[in-house]
Amino acid sequence: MISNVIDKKWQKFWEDRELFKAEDFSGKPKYYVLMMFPYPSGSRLHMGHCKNYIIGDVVSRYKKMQGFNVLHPMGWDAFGLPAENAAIKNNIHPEEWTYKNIRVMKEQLKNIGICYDWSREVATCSPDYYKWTQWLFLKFYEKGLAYKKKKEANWCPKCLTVMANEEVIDGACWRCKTEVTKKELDQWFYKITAYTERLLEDIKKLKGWPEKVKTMQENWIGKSYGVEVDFKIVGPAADKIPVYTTRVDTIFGVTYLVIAPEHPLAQKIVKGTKYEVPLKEFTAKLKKQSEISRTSDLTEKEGMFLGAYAVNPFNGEQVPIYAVNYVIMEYGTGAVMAVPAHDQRDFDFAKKYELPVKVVIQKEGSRQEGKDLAEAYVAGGVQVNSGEFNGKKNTEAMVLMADYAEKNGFGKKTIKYKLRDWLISRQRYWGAPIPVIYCDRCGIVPVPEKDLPVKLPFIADFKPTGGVSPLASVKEFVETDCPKCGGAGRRETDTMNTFICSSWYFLRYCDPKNNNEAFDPKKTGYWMPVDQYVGGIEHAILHLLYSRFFTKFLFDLKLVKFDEPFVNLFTQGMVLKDGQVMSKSKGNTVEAEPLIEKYGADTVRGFVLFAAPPEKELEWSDKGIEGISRFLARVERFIAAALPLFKDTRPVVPEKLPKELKTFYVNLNKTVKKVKEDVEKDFHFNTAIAALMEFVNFLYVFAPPEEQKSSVEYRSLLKLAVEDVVLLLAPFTPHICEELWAGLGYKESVFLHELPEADPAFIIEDEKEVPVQVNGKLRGRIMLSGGTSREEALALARALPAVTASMAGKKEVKVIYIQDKLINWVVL
RNA sequence: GCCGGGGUGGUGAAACUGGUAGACACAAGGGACUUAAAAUCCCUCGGUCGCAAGAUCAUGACGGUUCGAUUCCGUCCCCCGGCACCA
Repeated sequence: MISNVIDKKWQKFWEDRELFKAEDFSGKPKYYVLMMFPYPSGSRLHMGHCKNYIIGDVVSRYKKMQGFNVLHPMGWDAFGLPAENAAIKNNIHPEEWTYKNIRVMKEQLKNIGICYDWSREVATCSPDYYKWTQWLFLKFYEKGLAYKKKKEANWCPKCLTVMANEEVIDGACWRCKTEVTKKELDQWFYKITAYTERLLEDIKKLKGWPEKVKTMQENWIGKSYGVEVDFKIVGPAADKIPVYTTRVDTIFGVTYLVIAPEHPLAQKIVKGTKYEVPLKEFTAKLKKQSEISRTSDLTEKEGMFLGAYAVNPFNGEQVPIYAVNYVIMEYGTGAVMAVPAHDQRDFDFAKKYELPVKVVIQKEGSRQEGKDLAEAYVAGGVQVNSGEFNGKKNTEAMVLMADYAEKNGFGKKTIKYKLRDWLISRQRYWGAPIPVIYCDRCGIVPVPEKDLPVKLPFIADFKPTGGVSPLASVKEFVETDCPKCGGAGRRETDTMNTFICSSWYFLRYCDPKNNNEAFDPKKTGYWMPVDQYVGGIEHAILHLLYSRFFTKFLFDLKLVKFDEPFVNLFTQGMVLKDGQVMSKSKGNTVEAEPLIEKYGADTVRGFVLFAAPPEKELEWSDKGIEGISRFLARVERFIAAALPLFKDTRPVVPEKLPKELKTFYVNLNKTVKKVKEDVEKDFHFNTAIAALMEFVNFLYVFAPPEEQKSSVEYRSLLKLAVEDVVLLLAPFTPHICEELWAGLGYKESVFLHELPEADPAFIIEDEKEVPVQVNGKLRGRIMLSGGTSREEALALARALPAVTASMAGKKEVKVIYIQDKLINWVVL
């Protein structure tokens, strides 16, 4: 029965009945379960993909059986570079390529029996969809949250486009792993930094998110508290160099100042001096270095004296100014006070360039000199060499010194973040055009709403050139009228980062066909927020941060009533093969289809779920798939054999069951409870399935006393047990369970039936096996029934030969008696 | 370096708030059924000693707390993930 015939039969049944269609505004409680939608890459679905969708499918079916109105949609993150690259390679248009892939992937998803509401399918590359992506751009623009700026940006030489900071992983392109370089271009940005504090603060609201993801977002936002202090440059110009520090308590230990070589003040200081040319050379040299080597702490620290000094406002000391490779322009003020005694980087640099090391914080009770230090002392302690702050704890001094700087007008308390604005322009073809027109007279003019969508022209040559979007060469696209003055205008030719498209798709699912607005707030009000989001940890920052940003923006526009999109987040572990993530490019994929063909969809599903808890990474191996296959066959055989007994049964009355059958009933109840707990508490499908296996094993072994064999009580109980097994198993292995359910005489889908409830009155067994220990060592076990008193139990336990033996001649010190759990004698 | 997560049989893994370590499976070995095979069913299956009953050791290492520790505490080793010249 594991053939594809069963699979196809029920897949068609579900589709014909529209069984998994979500109903807007149904009276039932809603449940929105969402998978991160895939990029339709065209590769056959491999086990890595499948695990994700199977998890979501189990949740969705389970919730349906709990009586929820479930929304479980699917769509396609369909814009993006690979479409172009593959299209170029295979000489086929990206659009054709993408839609072809969508068809293939959809078919495969159906083949493993994933139950989506396909009527809500969206593809981000469809004009019906990206019209609203563009509309959202206009909203951002209206609110001043979309702006254009010339900036040196991360450039991937392979993808031939710029990218956001979030897309650079270890100095390389997150998609193709090519080392990222810099390129100065005029770019569009979304002002995510306007939401920094809320994005950080609201992490607290994300109770259902893994700590790990929250920490990653916190780190990415990178809030720090510090003080900005002005150091005056010695000389007639009277320029000030502002520095940012989180350790103002160490400021008396400043022995030099370091500044990014490209800092305008550095340039200014050396102008017309003998240092001008060397600085130019130094800057040029650093420019050639990649971002990785420049910002790696393994890189040797390098710098040059600029021939100038600055005054430490706290003590009036003059310190030399150095341009160094380890200070970057983008963070803080681009200049840093160097305290070699208490900062490892400064310490390394000072050693190399023989600069003084001045201790200002000492560990309590110790007396250290700068020359004694083998490394910087970064911990806390007591202030020394710090003027009026001497003797204070450094934590106290930090506060006092910040106040002191503010009072004297040379500093202010400052909060800094690492998060930067989101660069959204991409110089590629296959994306949503940025809906903007440039006019010589009116400047930047947004495309009026009524003219949306700005359709991506169908062009033959979409090869990237490098720095310019392929759209720039499409005359009919570029040349247009200015919507404001009617004069000649030029369209923006960059397209949007695909992460923009995926930052709101979960809203569109609530109202996918709406032609008048991005979504009806009443519908998003009903469905949102997403109750359970499932996806890979690789989006911990990227997609998840962007989606939160979008949601908060829409909240401010009063278009939605919630300011966090995802209540619960589950990050599933990846499927590895040979220690690496499965991917087509690595050539280490295990395709799902041959396995489905061989074992049937349910076995493949069951195996993936049984192999390990879903959050854990799974090193792929076929070993063990037989186990699930056998188990399902055992279930089928058992039911087939028991079926004749199910005639003329009646509802089970547990109170009236004879002793043996009561044990059976308790066992069933325990199984129901265990399975439901495992699924609901933490998605531990592996132990849920194990519990069902255990129960089925019990069913095979259990034999009632001869006189009960054909009793109506036994037959009714057996039927109840079998039905409960089918119901509990249904979310995991739906096809077989539908077949079995029909075999049991039901005309409707098993998913329209509610899950069994464990009867709390019949969870505890009458008899319990209790371990007996002497000095913590196991000496035997006794069977105790519910009513046994402590005295009786102890007497029984003491009578065990092994217990008597090990206590002989010893003195009893204490006895530990824990009801139903353990008996332990402490003897000397 | 810092912050997470982890280290349990030949393998994937279980073990609730400290209470019988290894559930459930896979693989392996033995047996039954069969002309044979497949399928199915039964038995064994962490190490050592023992014919056995049993004893004893065992959850990365070493200590500690406890009647009792995979679980709590300390020190250390290893693996995975994230962050990192961020001032």
